[in-house]
Amino acid sequence: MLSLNASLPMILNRALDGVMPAYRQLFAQYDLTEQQWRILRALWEVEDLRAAELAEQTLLPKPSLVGILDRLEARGLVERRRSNKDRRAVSIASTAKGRTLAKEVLPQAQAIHDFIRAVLPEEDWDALEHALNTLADRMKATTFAEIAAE
Amino acid sequence: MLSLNASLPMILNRALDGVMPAYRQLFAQYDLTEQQWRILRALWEVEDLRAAELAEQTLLPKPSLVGILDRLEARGLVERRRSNKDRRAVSIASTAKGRTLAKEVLPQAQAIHDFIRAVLPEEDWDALEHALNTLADRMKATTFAEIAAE
DNA sequence: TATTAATTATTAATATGTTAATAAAATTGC
DNA sequence: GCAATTTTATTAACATATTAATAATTAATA
Repeated sequence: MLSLNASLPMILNRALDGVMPAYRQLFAQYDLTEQQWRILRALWEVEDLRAAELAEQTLLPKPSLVGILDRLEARGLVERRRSNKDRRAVSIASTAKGRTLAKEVLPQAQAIHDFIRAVLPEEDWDALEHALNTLADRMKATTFAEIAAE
Repeated sequence: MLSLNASLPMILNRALDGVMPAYRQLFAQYDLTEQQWRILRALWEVEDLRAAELAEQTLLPKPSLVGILDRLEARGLVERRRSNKDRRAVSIASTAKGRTLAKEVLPQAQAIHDFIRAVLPEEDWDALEHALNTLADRMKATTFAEIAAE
């Protein structure tokens, strides 16, 4: 029978547990959480994004986005503007201060990324990326009901 | 330059986002969260585990463990006992009720696992597992300071 | 066009993650 | 054998995740 630590979620979480501390130590130096960084990073070179787009690109749940943006806005790192064409929508943009911060953090995040990439040969990364992406795609189109019905 | 969605954390999180909903739908039918299930699963065929061991096997942070165990204990699914040899330590065991529940959920979790495994060929899984495990191992022995010093 | 349905962001309630601090018990070194 | 250190679990404070519900607005349709 399947053992707990061999399940895919556990394998993925173990990998994240291995990798994230390095990033967190970097972000902590700038009083940023991982999620806050994702948002700054996503707004790095785009004019602005609507909340739904931002949630999708950062993989952050929309309800979480609200509080995270509140805190970033309070620090003057991002700006929320009500859209005029669709007054339900909110567009989020980085401030100059936010871009300055991103500019400082980016190369260090890149350094961590490069370090990680060097741990495995290129072809391993290609295989891993391909496997995980196709997996995510297939699963997105699948529900538990379909699995149970097999 | 590195794009946000190509970073390893994002790739891993996307994969998790693809896979977890299927599991969550199953667990929700039994009023269990993912983390609560991990604990029941870990105690499925062991007599008991100390809190530190349980945290390690489930990948749950020790502070989170406290509340999760509180709720499981309140439902009569697990039991906390103070160790006599070391009165600091607490040993956690599944109750009969907990094992009955695990017995019912396990085959369905296994079905999801099997479904996922079928999405990719065996050799892809071997490669993926190998890559992620060695990566986690290497990173566990690495700190941000060492990376930044390069 | 008035009504209904769908969409967008938000709020609410509860559970968990992250980091630092603490209390109690056990170990260690002197 | 005692003071200092270490270990084990827990608490505290804050940030985020998950799911369901809601308010405001827009789109659809009869």
